[in-house]
Amino acid sequence: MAERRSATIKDVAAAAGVGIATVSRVFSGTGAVADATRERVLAAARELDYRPSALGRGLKLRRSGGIGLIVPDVTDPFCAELVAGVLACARTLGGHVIVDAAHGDAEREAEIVDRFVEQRVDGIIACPAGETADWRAAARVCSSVVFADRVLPGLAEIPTVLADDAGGVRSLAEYLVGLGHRRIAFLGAAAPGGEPGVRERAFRDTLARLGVPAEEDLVVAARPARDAAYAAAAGLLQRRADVTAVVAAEHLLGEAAVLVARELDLRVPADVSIAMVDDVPWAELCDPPLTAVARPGRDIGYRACELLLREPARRGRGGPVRLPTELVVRGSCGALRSGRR
Amino acid sequence: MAERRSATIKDVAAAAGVGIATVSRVFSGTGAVADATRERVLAAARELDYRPSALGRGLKLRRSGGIGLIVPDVTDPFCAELVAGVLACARTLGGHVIVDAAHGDAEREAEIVDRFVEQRVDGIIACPAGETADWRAAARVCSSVVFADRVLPGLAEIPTVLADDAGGVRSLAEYLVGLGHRRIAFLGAAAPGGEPGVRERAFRDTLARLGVPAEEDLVVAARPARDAAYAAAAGLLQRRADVTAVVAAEHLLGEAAVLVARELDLRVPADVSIAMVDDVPWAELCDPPLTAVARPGRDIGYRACELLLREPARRGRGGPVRLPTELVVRGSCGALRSGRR
DNA sequence: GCTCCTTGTGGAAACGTTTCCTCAGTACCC
DNA sequence: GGGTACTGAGGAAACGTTTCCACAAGGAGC
Repeated sequence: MAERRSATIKDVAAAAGVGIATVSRVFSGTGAVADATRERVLAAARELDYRPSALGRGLKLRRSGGIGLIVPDVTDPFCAELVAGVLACARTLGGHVIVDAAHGDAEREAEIVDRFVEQRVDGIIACPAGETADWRAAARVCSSVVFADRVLPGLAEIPTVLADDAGGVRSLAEYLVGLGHRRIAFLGAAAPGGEPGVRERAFRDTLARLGVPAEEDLVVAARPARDAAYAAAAGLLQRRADVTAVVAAEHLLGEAAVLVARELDLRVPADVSIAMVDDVPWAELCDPPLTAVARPGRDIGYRACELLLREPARRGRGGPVRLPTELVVRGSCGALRSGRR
Repeated sequence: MAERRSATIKDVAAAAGVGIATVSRVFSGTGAVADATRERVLAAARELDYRPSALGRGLKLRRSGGIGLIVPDVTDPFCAELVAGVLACARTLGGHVIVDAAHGDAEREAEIVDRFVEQRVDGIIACPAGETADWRAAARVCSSVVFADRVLPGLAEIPTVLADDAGGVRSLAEYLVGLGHRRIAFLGAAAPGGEPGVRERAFRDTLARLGVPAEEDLVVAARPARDAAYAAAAGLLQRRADVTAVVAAEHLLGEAAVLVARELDLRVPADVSIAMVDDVPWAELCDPPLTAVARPGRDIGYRACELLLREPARRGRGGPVRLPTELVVRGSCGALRSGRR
């Protein structure tokens, strides 16, 4: 059979009795083609089961029509939302998405960027792990780059879409102080993830502004891993049995806080109030349901993709795009009754 | 500057004073090149910041070196695990992964498959939503197809990697019966997801085998959506206040069962035991922690990718690959004390 | 009836690789 | 010393598109 290799534009042209230029025009939608001719071409194409090759087109156009997406971990609920947002936007704009996970490893991230550049992606969206990758070169050479959810100190010129983490933590702190809490602990992330220290800084600032004395002892940092988070939470709650509320800077830390509280037989919120950043699905399933700050992962992804593909002009002007967070109050934080504990 | 467009193999050849064939050999690792020449080429390439174009290579080789992955929803924890598995395997094998979500829509899935074929992916991994897409053609024309987590009735010849769902449900049912439960409800999925009805069938079979009378009334099906799941669970638990245990066929249904039980002030497990398929993260955070059947999402993805890229010969022989599940016993199921409720 | 557009079409040159030949040079073996 | 084999290297032909250019046909305007 001639079906061995798939049909090319040449086969279609021959079958339809036209030139390949005409077939190309029919499929790429450019230029004028007489209706009768178009029909003939389409019929021939259908007959031969012709699929235009993105490789051929890509070579000629010097771009693949796809975008590269780098997240720390696709199984993280927030990242997954972000990916979903990118997919949704790419879909409406007709591009495909190559996804890879860097797992916080800047080295690995650099490799992924290299690969994307080789693939001649139209652009890269990344939650950057570090500055190992040559972001500037990537942005210059063959594609543009948009950062999502994280900034890199030295790369302010790269357009960025963020959640308003500071605002989220602020609302959390205000909420807890409003409930009467004074000894509020902060479980923060040690790694240079997020705007470096932005959540911790927002926490300290808010407390200071509200006249709550800061205790260095109540702010602890943990590597973003389950065991480290658990250790940090356990250490904190055992060392300072007098804390009445805990703010977790991300869901792993929130999880750790919940588990540790359970382990220590602390009732939530009677003995200790717990709240966290990132409104992951289990926050609602928890008992009591966990108060959390919802960060718009999907919107961040969508917006980043839009920025990349649709608005190359407006990119990066006026600093990072900052999307609002929302405090979702559930049952894990209670008013402080005096004399407890 | 000549830096306008990125350097090509020709530029490198000229700069190194060799032919393009030699440069190609250096970068593709094929053929013999004298060490001195290789060094010269690499130096020139570094100088020019040359990146081989995957488009050029792809065109020549007629394959892109990437694989396409279609999941129902990247934000679903199980799917996310599966994606992570595929990424991990693709990484070791040096391929990239184009991901898209079909959201259970066979039409949309067919579009995605079309796009993948245009991209000339080396293969497609899909959790198929339906038979709209021309899987056979996709498998034939330019790439191979592997199904993951789901089978399609009419397409037994497509290699498939599944979790042993039947075994999982069986162990769940046996466990509950072993605890003394007799009126066990089954919350199943109505959509044609999964091996059609395989979980429900396993449930019925196991009960029958253990001599527990089946009550038609206790087996309900819900569309895989939060509201439908909740409605089904609520309907069931209100209608039949005498059920002592609920098996949820997937995590959305488990979530619904937990929430409904909480709403109805049923204590878990004192009043009703709950267990589900899919050991999602919140199962452990729930109070009490939920007993669940862990399905190896990551392994399924990894294995599917391996099957696709590494073992084209062994593919599809001997029926679907079936990976074992594991019953994770936590605190949500209790022994039946006679005379309750 | 001539020019001047407009519309539809085809030829051919890229685009950046890989790879099949070909070929020069050198080493080796009788 | 002549043949043989081998190594290293280059030329050139694909691979499947897009698009520039040329060109033919036909209608409008003078």
